[in-house]
Amino acid sequence: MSLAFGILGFLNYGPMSGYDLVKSFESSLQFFWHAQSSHIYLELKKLENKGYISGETVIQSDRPNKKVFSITETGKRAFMDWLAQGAGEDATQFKSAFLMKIFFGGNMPPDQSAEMLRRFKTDCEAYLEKMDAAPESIKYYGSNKEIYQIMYWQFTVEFGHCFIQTCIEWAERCIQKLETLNGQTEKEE
Amino acid sequence: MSLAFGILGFLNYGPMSGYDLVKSFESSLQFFWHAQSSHIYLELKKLENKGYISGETVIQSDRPNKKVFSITETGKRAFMDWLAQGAGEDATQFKSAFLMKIFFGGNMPPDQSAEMLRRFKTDCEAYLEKMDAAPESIKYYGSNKEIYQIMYWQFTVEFGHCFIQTCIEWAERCIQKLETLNGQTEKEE
DNA sequence: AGGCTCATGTAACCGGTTACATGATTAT
DNA sequence: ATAATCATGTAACCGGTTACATGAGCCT
Repeated sequence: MSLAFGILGFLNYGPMSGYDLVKSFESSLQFFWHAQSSHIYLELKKLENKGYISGETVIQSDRPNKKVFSITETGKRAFMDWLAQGAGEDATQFKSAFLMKIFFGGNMPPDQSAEMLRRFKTDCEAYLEKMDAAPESIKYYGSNKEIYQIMYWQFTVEFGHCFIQTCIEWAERCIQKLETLNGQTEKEE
Repeated sequence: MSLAFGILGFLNYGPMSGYDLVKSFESSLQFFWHAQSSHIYLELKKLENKGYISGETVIQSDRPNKKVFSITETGKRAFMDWLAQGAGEDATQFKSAFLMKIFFGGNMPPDQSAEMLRRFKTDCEAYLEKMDAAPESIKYYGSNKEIYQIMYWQFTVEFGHCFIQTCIEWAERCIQKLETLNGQTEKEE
């Protein structure tokens, strides 16, 4: 459902092709809403059928032809309604198969779970670096946008930052606890 | 996919009925893997067909009859394999429709997005309180488990705590920025 | 009689993923 | 030639949600 509104949100800034949308998702929304290109094209068709967007084929000589979509009045209303609904209860809950593995961590040897946490930590650090490259794309998109528009993008970037930072610190604490525990059992043996 | 392993994980502690599993999910895993009872029963049937678990009907006089499931050797191996695979790349990424709304926050009036963030904050606070009630259930489950088993549960509880705390602090900063911005534009008018 | 907990499902749907398929144009 | 970017899709599948349905036994 949300992908549809993500698309509407981008098209609300201006007309775009499916390819443009794929790129837009990759460079920004991707951090908290990863979208497959196939899914985007599928959703575009659905949105067009609903009358939320309208597509127009643009013939290009230097590149393959493309279909540029624009948001309709109906689409705008649907998007605004979605925004006005506010954050549901689902905002606080998040799913994580990783945490489920940690939850059942007692079933594997401590060094195995510690290794998992170490890998998680390095993944987080890599993710942080990847995210720090994002401000560039935000600048690009933001060049001709209102300041307060950019502010919201920064909010989400900041969220990502804090979240990953929290993950790293938590992982460090867990690893340390596991290591001290491991040291103790080694002494006992 | 993960629900199946969640069930296997619980059954690895000991035999349980579908109803028991529903309750187990509700009191612990629910924080990062919410499961519908209908889905659990569906998954139980699939797991039984796969030979990962085996069910036995238990006739009860004081209550309705139930079907108690036990994990099989094949099931244990599948569960252990899953654990051994470690945390995939997906561990770092998480989806949030809420953050998508924030991302498109520039399309609504600042007081509307501020309101959304305020609501998010109070939801987080309510969530924290709800989570602080969880240690009770963990104690119950943990009474006859190894200490290091309980430690992993605490890891996940701690993660939830940190995560929500980070959310609250982030929301506060966002709200403040929006409020000062609102104050400025009011002065300009 | 009415409400609660215990207990187990079915059916329809849908959002999203995976894998696959195609082809134009540009740059090297 | 061939790799890269631009560009757009289809088909099968699946994990999960929503809504609905049922019924036993206990407590008040």
